[in-house]
Amino acid sequence: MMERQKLQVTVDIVILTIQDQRLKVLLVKRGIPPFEKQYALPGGFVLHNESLEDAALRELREETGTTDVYLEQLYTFGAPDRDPRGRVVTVAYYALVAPGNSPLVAGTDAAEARWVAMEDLPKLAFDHRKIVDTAITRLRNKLEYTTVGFELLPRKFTLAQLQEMYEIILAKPLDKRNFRRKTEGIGLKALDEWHRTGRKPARLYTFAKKRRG
Amino acid sequence: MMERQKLQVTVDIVILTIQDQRLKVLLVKRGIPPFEKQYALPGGFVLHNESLEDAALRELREETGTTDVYLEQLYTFGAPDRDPRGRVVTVAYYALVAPGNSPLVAGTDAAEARWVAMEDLPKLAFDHRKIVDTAITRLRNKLEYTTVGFELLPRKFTLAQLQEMYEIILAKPLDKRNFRRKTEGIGLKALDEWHRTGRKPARLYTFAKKRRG
DNA sequence: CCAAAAGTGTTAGGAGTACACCCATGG
DNA sequence: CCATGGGTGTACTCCTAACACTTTTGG
Repeated sequence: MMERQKLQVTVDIVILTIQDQRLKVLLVKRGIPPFEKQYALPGGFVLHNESLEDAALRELREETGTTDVYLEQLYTFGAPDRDPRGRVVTVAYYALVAPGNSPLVAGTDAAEARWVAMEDLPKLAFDHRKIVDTAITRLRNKLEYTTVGFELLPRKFTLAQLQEMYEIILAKPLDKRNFRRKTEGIGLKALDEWHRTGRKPARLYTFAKKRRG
Repeated sequence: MMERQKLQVTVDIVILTIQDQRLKVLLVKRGIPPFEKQYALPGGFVLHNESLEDAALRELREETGTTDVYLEQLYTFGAPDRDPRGRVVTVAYYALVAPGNSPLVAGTDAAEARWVAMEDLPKLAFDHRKIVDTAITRLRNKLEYTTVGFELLPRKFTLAQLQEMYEIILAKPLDKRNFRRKTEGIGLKALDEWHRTGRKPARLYTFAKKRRG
């Protein structure tokens, strides 16, 4: 009786990073049916004695080699027909990986993993497209009233990089002067270091608040 | 092997209403161990071929006799030790019930159900206190940038009732004139009906936007 | 000296906040 | 006529948004 009420529970993760001025998601190519050879989000079963977040972290380590990322539970998807093999409830998470922390492709897992730009998303397996969309919406909203955005930047960054990150995620241009004014008062520390690559060197900043790792 | 990865999945619901100028939660007294005779959130197993939301609606109907309420997924709690009987992952929802729609206590379910004011919450079973707190936080936030609040009011209401509802949930007094100014521009329809009970009659309003049912 | 990106202020409009009195009714 | 809750306006501050030129450097 109890047994009959058990369901398969997985964790799927929308792992996001910024690369080449694009917001990218980590996708894995499925080796087996259903949706063989289609791309899907990394994910896996929740084991009997690990928490949901631990399951997500385990997946994350398998795919990216690191757990030093921002990780947040997103939403739980449980339509009875979302997996053709049977009933699978998935707890979706999203993770933000800073450029330095994103070994381009995965380590131990056999499946082929790739960073794919949001605007080049292929058709995804299962309801994973909906999960990705939910993650983007959440990220955009959080960007407006939190400082999660810094999780997508290296520890030291220029104000131009910071603004670019916002513009990439929100998919709209921002006014440079207004943007800089708003950065005053969120705890940026100006460093005595300079990023020299364009013409005029740009000052480097760092963000004080807690950073895991 | 597959079987070993199955877990028990439940849905728990934080059903909220406003009664006697207090925000109240519907709690049920447990009849069996663990936590026998303690209060808990209404909840139950997700059946094999119903969606998570359907499971929540089913619980809701069992406890309140209606499904004409606002219902939103809250968060999924899955610590391995959250239920002493074994591994149970619960997908928490919260529901907002308008005064007219809240038959004071439940219908079919045998368990004793009660509306309990937030400030009188007893010690709850499992991690249900955390779930309730999560719901309140979510509700407070949503109140600021959405119109969910109207789900806690009868179809026709006075501006004083509207303000009172905000004050109860946010647990702080609001300025009457500023509050009324803000209500302009969210689509309130002034009716030609008057609530007469205090001294001067108060105008009744209604909120246009979609209301289930 | 020139191309390219860095850096910097002002103004106008809208939103939020603080604040106090008169009005209509039922008893 | 009075007690009770209903209803209303203004001034100040702060945030947002629009907008263009000068500075520094490497080549």
